[in-house]
Amino acid sequence: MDAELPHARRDSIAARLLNGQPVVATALASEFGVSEDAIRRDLRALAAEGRCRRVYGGALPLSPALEPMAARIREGSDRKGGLARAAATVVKAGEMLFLDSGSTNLTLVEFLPEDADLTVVTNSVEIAGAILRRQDLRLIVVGGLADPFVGGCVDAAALQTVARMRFDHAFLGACSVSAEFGIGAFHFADATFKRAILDASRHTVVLATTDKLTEQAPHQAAALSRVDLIVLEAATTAEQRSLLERAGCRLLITPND
Amino acid sequence: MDAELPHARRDSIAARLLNGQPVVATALASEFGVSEDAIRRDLRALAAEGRCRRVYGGALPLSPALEPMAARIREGSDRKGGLARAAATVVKAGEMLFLDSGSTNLTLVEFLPEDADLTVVTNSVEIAGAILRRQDLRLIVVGGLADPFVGGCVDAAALQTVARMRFDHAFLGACSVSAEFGIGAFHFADATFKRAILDASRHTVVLATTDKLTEQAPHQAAALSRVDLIVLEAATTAEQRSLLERAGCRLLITPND
DNA sequence: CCTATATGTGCACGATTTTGCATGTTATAG
DNA sequence: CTATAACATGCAAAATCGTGCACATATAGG
Repeated sequence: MDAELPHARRDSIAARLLNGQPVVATALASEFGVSEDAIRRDLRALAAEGRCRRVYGGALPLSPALEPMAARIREGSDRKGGLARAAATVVKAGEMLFLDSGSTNLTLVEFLPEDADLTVVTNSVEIAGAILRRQDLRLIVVGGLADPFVGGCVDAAALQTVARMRFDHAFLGACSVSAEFGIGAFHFADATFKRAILDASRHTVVLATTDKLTEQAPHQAAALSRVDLIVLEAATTAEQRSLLERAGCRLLITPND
Repeated sequence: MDAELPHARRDSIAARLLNGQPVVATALASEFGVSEDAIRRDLRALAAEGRCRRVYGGALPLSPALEPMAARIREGSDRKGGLARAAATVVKAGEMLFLDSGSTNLTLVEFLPEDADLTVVTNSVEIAGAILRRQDLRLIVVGGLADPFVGGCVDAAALQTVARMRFDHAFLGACSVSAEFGIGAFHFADATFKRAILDASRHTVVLATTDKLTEQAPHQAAALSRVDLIVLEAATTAEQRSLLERAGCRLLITPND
């Protein structure tokens, strides 16, 4: 890994951080064969670009990817409620739905119409629990080896299971959303699984909190053209919206309350 | 968890607190390999930021969501906790376990040995959630159509899945336990599923609170001879025990504390 | 060819953060 | 009330940081 180009070294460090790995300044210095000063300058630059969090001794990834699902559940469900309420309006009675893992989709459960004879399929353990608590929903659990970071099953077994299903609406969890990169995921297996969901569903909906639009995720799950509808908060800029629309997406803006 | 970075250590502690887990200063010190002074400084800093409540011996989360559960574990005074604590002793490092649905088995999750390289398979949504919260356990979810009464999957798909597995220990949930009728279940599909579990496991353990011995369930899952070990409370009578023993079961009596 | 500029690097210096230990104090259990 | 464990505080050592500066390299233009 002896890169002559300074820029390559910085990219390499950035890639690790994007993957959720913390980095130690001294270790990087010896690994790349440069002084700690050079590494420190890299880390400072990356932090200035908002690509990591500078801490004493090195740097930490700022994306919540490295914190397991359980820790992410409790935060910020207020704003997500608006998104979920708006997204739930696309659901019709008798449909078969898929809810991908993600805290936003967890919020969606309580806004699904009541007694509408819905069948809900999910690979998320947490979401399955929420659905089970609502006794008017039929629940199908997608099993497999559970990924603690994703909070559900995205392995080959799960992929095979959903490949034999056909959803009316799939609510995809997105770690990042952008016009160029499309729907991003923090983990490779998760991205692959999301593609399988896309293939298995007639309509795909993505709930995107505003922070998802600036987030950077290393793996592309799908291009935006594959997504039928993106639900956005009212706090998004007109530029952000037009970019997504030009990428071929219908938008649903949450009414401010 | 080699946290070279001081700030990463603080984040890790903060994540646990956010999860509702209380933390003990001395335990954290040995876990992270630093002196208690460093931990105390971390906890003081977190408390100053309003991210936890400082108490003698450690710190408590502000949100008391999971606190009652954690308190129960410490005291060990809960009846099911005693059963679970005793049952967990049969588990050895590296094993593959099955946890059947049931509130007693849910309690068992907290008592499984830590960092023992365990793989836990379950068909219960609730238990899967508890396992996922423990980051040292590998979780395999048995999927399928979830039965709202059972709280998990006991359909044909689930049955097929476990038929291709081999467990070192299966912890069977029992709706009733008796010498003549064996292990009883309230639902037909659940009883069928339990038999599949029996076929797939080398050792079968049943945790039976005393009320299960007088309960009557309509479906027989299996005869007692198929069960290797029954864990009982100390409050059982000598007659109850001898009846079960004569049916061919090894008994483990919870020590009273 | 020479020079100007930009970029990256390493080193030196003082400032900051973190740590472990010693001190005395306070809380909890019996 | 007493013993023990946990606590806060001060302090010195170590690690890390930020900044200024000198040097090297590359590119572009005169």
